[in-house]
Amino acid sequence: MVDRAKPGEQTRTAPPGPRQPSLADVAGMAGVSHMTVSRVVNESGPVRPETRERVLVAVQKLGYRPNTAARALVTGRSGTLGVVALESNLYGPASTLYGIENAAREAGYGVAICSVTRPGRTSIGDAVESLRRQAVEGIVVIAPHITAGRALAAAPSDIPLVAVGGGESAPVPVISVDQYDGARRVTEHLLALGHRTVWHVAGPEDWLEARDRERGWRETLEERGLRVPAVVRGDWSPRSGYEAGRALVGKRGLKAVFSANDQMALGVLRAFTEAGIRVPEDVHVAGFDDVPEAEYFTPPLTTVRQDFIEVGRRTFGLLEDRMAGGDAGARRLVAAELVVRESTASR
Amino acid sequence: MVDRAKPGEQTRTAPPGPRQPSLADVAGMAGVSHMTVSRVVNESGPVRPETRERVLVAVQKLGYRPNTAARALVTGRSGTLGVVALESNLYGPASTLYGIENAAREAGYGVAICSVTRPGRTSIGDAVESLRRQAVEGIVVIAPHITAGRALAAAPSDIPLVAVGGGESAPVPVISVDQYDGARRVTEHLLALGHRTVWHVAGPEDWLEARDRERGWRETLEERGLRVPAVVRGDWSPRSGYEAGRALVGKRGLKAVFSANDQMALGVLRAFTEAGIRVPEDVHVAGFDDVPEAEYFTPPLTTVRQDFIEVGRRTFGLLEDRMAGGDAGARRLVAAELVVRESTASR
DNA sequence: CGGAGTGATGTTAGCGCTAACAATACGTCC
DNA sequence: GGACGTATTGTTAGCGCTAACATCACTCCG
Repeated sequence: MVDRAKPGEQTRTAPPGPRQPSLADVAGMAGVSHMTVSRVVNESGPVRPETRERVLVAVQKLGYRPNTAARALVTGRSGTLGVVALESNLYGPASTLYGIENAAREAGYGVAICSVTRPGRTSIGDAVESLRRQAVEGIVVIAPHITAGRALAAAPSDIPLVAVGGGESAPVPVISVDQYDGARRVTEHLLALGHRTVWHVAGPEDWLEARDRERGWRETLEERGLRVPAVVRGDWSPRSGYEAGRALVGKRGLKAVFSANDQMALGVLRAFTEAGIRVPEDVHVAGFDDVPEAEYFTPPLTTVRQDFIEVGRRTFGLLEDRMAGGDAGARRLVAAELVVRESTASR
Repeated sequence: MVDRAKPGEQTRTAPPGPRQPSLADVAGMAGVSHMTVSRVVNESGPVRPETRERVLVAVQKLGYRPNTAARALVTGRSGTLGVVALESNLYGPASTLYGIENAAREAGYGVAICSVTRPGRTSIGDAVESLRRQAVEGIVVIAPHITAGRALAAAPSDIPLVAVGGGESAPVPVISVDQYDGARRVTEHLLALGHRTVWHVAGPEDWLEARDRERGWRETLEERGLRVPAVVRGDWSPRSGYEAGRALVGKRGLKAVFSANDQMALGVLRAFTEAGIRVPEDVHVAGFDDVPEAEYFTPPLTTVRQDFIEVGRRTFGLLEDRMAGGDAGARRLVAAELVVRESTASR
């Protein structure tokens, strides 16, 4: 579909007003040609110091601001990146967005966002299209959902695009925290406390991160020849964690629980408290994400910390590579860090 | 300062490649003039149905996408709004951002963001300037901080700008949730449970929302001629709430606590638990925000819900008004809703 | 001392699009 | 039947900027 030029819809009675000063205006005031001004402004090409000074004074006096549209038109570069963000307050995605924005701004790029309520092939496709209409030079898809991977398979190949948090199978370069390794570490930590096995409250099956975390947990158990209990599945929300917790209450040999995120762990803690199960005395519980609240849960939660600023930085770096024509190819993993707190205090 | 055209910094070896199709290309294929294509694409001006059809086929076949830079250059409108966001995972600001983005996208606008690590006069000024360089048509400042108000006083007047969550004193139109009223409702709710007074864990003094909430609490007590205990001040974080909770433990007549946000309430709950104070049996606790986790705290937290989607919608509406030259002027308040849960269950 | 550099500046030609006006073909109306 | 409105299409002129080339005035060196 093609843009219908919707904004404003002609409703606006354009106040003609004195338009923004242009290169020509500055040039006039400084008594030079517009090209000289352009050279000063862009630091491209030699300009005599005193000329430069005169130009800068005029720029200042007029409050000149380069017209990005004109510049973009002639250079073919908009200086803007697009980010497809999942509309959620989930700690990870939101933090990642800021990480990317920071890195981009430092490099002089602007960032346009387009949020997606529910991840899905079409919604992500629409978001990408919407960003393209804004003439972004490259796109980052924060795509922790499995359908995102499918959407990316159909992604246009004529614009640099990278994903963050996507699965390995994604047909585009991906940066993500090493979920698998993080899950292994928590599981190993719990096992090291002497338990026969670890129960798992998994995230939604269609989230790649949920899969990776589950796989890390499962394989750690399997390698040791331990029993792998059936997972209880939630949807990341505290509520679902609460329900999972209730489902776990009374399971035979319930000694250690690894929840795929901190919010669900909170629900689990709540369910256990209601059932009279004490943490860490009776059962050990660990989460994943290290949300700021985790340290203040009852009890403080053992979890896995992810460095989203680093993720953002690397994601931007990767996109920059691609925009420059390079192809870094491989999946890049950012290490996860185990944070041990009272919820897994040894007894 | 003037843009230095940083992006890419000439590093890129521009692959000349076949450039995007233009109006002229479509016109050529459809056998009409470029203006006719423009009319079809923008639905401006009459076009014979069969001509339109031919044009649309060509558009489709060529994958034509209007060049926004060219359009912006000639119309003087970029179709983009800017949002200055506080780089934090605080529930409110993050939710507001999505609310605005949604409303803007529905109206056909793109959204550029610029995050600010610490609110301050210069940082917000820089962010605004950075957005202006991206040629946004209007700016929303998510400015819950008091310095934001000051920064806005110095804001340029030649671009439509509105704030969300700012104080009444801000020199620009402001949309915000009625913090004052919300705080009154919680306080009244706590008093209705039969307490002589309510203690308050306040937010940072330099946050406008913290002030409004504190004022709502204070005036409710004063009006009833009740004792107004000294506030314990936190910084929104669970940690500070925890410390506030420890400071409250042992206060004489401690029966009801109103925390200025849910995260601090979590810390308070934690401190009380450690001190053997039971909630709600011994003390009633309420928060503010209704973060998704609040329902699963131990115990579930009574709090105040804010409709951020509505805030976003109204904020965008207000900005749209201003961009159209209208001036709605007055401060617009969005109502807050009391959500009663177990942490204030009557005994 | 003249031609080749080099530094500093100017001139020209678009980038792709829309606003404004021009041109043409029809009917309609008196 | 000719003036006139309306529907449809085309032509022209930039928007503000940068790339590419042109123009000078010097300096340098054989």
